[in-house]
Amino acid sequence: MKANDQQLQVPGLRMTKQRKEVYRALMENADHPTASELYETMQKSNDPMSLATVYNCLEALVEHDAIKQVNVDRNPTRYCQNAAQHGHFHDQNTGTIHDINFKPGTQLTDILDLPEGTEITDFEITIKGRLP
Amino acid sequence: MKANDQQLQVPGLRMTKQRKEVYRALMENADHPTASELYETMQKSNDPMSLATVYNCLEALVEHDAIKQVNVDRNPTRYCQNAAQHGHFHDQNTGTIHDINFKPGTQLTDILDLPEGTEITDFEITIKGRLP
DNA sequence: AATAAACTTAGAATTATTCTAAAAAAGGCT
DNA sequence: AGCCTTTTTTAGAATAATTCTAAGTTTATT
Repeated sequence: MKANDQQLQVPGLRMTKQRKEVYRALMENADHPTASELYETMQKSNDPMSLATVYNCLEALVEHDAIKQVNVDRNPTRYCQNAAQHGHFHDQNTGTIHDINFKPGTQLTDILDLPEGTEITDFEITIKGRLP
Repeated sequence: MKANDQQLQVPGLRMTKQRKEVYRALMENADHPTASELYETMQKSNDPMSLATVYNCLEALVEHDAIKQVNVDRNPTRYCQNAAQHGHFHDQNTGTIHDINFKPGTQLTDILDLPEGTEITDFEITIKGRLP
């Protein structure tokens, strides 16, 4: 294992060469790339891989909670290096997507009227708007 | 205008026969149907319409804030008769989608850390989980 | 009624994603 | 190391929701 591969580990997931490459590429690209954009990045690297593999790797990483998917409307799925709980802001001026964090100590159930005891396994919050 | 068409009006939108039909069908179907499901419903009615028209009508209705779109992952877009601000709960036991209301007096910015003065034009909240 | 604008339509086109089946790689075992 | 099993990668085909196109129809306007 290479020295700087230590941060590229994901518990419970075998880190193949391709998965590491995809993971690293996403970690180096904060602007929520699509699978195709990551595929383009891979093509420019030393060992290009197929688009199917990019999809497979991303799926495995999402499945193991190492990264997140971002779906805005019907646009191609984007991928997010931030595995922590957060939402997304789609800036309609620039078309870019930013992470939005929760205010400290707050949670979804503070504002949403869910039945007592509901088990939340996942959520997605996307806000469209314009920054001041 | 037929007597019971009064509630099928949408400000600023010309209500053609097809748009009314689609709107009515959605109002009578609370479980967030897809465009294809609505198309199936239309086929069984007196005056069937094309799938393209179902899409066109839904788009016009969404555009005029009469209905809402619901996107869960990459699944086919579903449509929601509830035009008010709300979120969606995707029950992983049943596969069904329910509306979730905000707790009275609360709003997104209570929990999300958005820059002061951000203008929110739209949002989508989807929660996956299991009911107790 | 004539003209222009908006809407509907069938079918083709698009495209992100998934599937398939075969080859390659990785891990375990002796 | 060599053999066997499982997992992963791959190229290309297949899928399917949605959008587009261009022609026909309806509605509004003059």
